[in-house]
Amino acid sequence: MTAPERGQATILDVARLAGVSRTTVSRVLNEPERVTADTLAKVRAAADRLNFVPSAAARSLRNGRTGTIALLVGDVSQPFHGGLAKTISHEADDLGYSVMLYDLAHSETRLRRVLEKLPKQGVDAVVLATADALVEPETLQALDVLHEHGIPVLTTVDRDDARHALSLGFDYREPARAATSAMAGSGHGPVALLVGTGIGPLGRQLVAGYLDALSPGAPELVVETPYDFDGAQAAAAALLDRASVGGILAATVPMAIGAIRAAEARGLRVPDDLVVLSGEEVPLAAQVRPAITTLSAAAERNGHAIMRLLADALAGRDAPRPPLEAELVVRESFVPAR
Amino acid sequence: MTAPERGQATILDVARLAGVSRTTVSRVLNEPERVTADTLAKVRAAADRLNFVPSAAARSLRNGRTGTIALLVGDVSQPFHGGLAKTISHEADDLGYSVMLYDLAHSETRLRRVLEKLPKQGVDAVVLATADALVEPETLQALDVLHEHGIPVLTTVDRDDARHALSLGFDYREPARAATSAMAGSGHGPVALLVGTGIGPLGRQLVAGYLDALSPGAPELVVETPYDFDGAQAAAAALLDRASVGGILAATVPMAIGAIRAAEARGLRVPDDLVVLSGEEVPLAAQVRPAITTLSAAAERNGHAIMRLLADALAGRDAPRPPLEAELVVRESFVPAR
DNA sequence: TTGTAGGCGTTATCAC
DNA sequence: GTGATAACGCCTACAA
Repeated sequence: MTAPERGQATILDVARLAGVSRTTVSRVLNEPERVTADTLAKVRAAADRLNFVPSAAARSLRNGRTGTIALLVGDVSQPFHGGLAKTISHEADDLGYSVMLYDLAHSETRLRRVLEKLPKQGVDAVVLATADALVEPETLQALDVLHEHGIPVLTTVDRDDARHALSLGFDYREPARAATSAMAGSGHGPVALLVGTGIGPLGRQLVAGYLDALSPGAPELVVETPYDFDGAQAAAAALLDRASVGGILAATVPMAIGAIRAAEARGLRVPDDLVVLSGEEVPLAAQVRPAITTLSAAAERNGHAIMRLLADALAGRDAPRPPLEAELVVRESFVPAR
Repeated sequence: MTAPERGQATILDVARLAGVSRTTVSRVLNEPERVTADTLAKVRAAADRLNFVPSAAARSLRNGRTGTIALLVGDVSQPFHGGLAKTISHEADDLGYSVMLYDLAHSETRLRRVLEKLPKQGVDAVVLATADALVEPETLQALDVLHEHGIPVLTTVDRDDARHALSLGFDYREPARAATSAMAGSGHGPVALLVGTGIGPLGRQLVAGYLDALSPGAPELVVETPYDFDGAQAAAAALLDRASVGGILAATVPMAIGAIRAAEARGLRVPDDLVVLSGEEVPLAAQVRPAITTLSAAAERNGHAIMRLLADALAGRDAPRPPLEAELVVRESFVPAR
C-alpha cells in the first residue's frame, strides 16, 4: 500500500507503485505511443488505483499554457449574452479549454479590474463580449499589457478602440440602414433608434446606418438607454411622450420588449400603430407577444464564429474571417412591405 | 535596462532591478507591512516598470489553492441560470475568486465529464446549479472523488443524490402545495404540473407538494418536459388536447411562457380560462404578457445565499443555513382569491 | 529588516 | 524504450 501522503497522489506516487520513473509516467500521459504496451498498462493501472490526476498548476508552470480562456461579458443575464456564454462554453470544451466567466455589469471599472488581473490569472486567450464603449485610457492600456504578454483578445463586435483585438469583421451599419429604411417605408411615421448608453462600437454602427437611411428633413430620434428592459421601457415612454414615432429600432430584444410595453401603455398597438425591430436574434424574440422581428446574427452563430477565430489564434494560424451576414427574421412586430 | 527575457517578468527580474532579493519582493507582494517603506517603494517601482504580474500557476503550485470556483449550470441561456451566473460572478469577484463556467446543457454525460476533469483543473470549490437528476453511479463517484480531494460542493437545490454536498436547505414541497391548492381553489378546473424531464430533486419536491394539494378524486396531471420554452409548449399543447385543465404550475418561467402560448393557440385566455404559475422568479416574468405570477426565491437571492455558504465553506467555518422563504409574486397569469 | 535555500508537481533534455 | 536531472516561478522556514 503505497499510500499517497494525504490528498493528491502525485506522478511520483504513480511511478513508485508502477515500478517505473516519473519520466515514464509523464510519457504515458502525454505520448502514450512512445511506450511499451506492457509498461503502459502497468502505469495506467497504478494511476487508476491512486485516482491520480495531474496537477494543472504544475503543468502550466512548466509549459506556460493554462488551457483556460476568459469570457468577459456585458451582462450574462441578458438573453444574447447567455446564449453566447452557452455556445462558447460548449465549443471551448470541445477544444479542451475551460472558460472563466466575468460578468461586467456594463461597468468599465469592472472591466478594467478584470483586465488587469487577467495576466496574473494566466489565461490563454480573452473573449471580450460587450458592446460598451471603452473610454478610459487605463482600459486600453490593460489591453496593451495583455497583448505584450502574448494573450490574444477577440471581440464579438468590430471595435477600433481595442487595439490589437481580433474581431469578426461584421458591420451593422448597412443592416441598420436597410432596416431603418424598410421601417420608414412602412408608412407608420418617423423611425427612432434605441441604443445602449455611452454608444459603443456597435451603437455607432447602428447610428451610422440609421442616419444613412434618414430621408432629408426626417427627425433624428436617437435615444440612449441602459441595455435592458427597464431602461428601454422608460426611455421609450419618454420618447413617445415627446415625439410622434412610427417605428423603433432597438439594439436588443429586451430593449425591444421594453419599447413595446411602453407603447402598449400608451394605447399604441404593435405592429398596427408602431413597428418594432431588434438588432439581435435570440429565442426569446419568438416567445413574446407580439413576437419580435429581428436582424442579423444569432448568438450561436456569433459564438461559433468567435471560437473558430479563437482556435486559429491559439494555434498561431492566420484567421480567415468567416463572412457573417445579417438576415431579417420576420415575426409579428414588423412585417416589411414587399 | 534589465530586460526580462521575453514575455513575462518574474519575481527575480524585479528583485534584480530593485537591487533586493526575491524574498523581499515576495514580501512586498504578500506582507507589505513587514518591509521598510523605502524598499517597498523601490520594489513597487521596479514591479511597475516591468509590468510584473505574479504567476498564478507558480503560486497555486506552491500553496495549493487556485482562487477559482467552478460553476456548473444546467443551461446558462435560461433566465434563472443567467441571473445566477451573474450574481455568482460578482460575489466571487468580491471574495477574490474567479469563476469557471461549465454549461451542462442538461446532459449528465457532460456533467460527468466536467466533474472528472475538475480535480485536475484545480478548483477550490464547486457550485452545482442544476435541478437535473443524477442517476449514473459514475457521476456520484466523481462527486466522491471531489470530496476526497477536499473540494467542497454546493448545490442550489437540496438533493439526496449528491453525497457530501452542501445545499441551501430549501424545500419547494410546501410552497408547491400551497400554490397548487390556491390554483385549484380559483375554480378554473384541474391543476397540472409541468416539470423537467427525468424529474430531479427539485422536480420531486414540486411533485410531492402538488400531490399533497390534490383533493381526492382529482386527476394527477404531472407532465415531464424539457426545461425550456419549446419543450413546455409542446407538452402543454398535448396536455390541453387530452385533458380539461384549469391551472398549470410550471417549474420555470420559460416553461410557463410555453404553456401560455400553447393555451393561446387553443383559444384559451390566461388568466380568464386558465391560470399559470411559475416556480422561479426572474425579471422576464414581469416583461411578458400576460405577466407571470411566480413563486419562491429569485436568482439573486439564491446566488447570494450560495455564495455566503461558499465563503463559509472556503474559510472552513461551519455554515449556518440562511432560511430561504418562498413568496408569491402576484402578476397577471394568476391572481389568487383572497 | 533582509537574505539563503529548498521544494511544490510536471515536462524537456539528455544520456543510457 | 527508459531513466536521471534540471528547470518553470513562487513562498516560507530558517539564518543572519
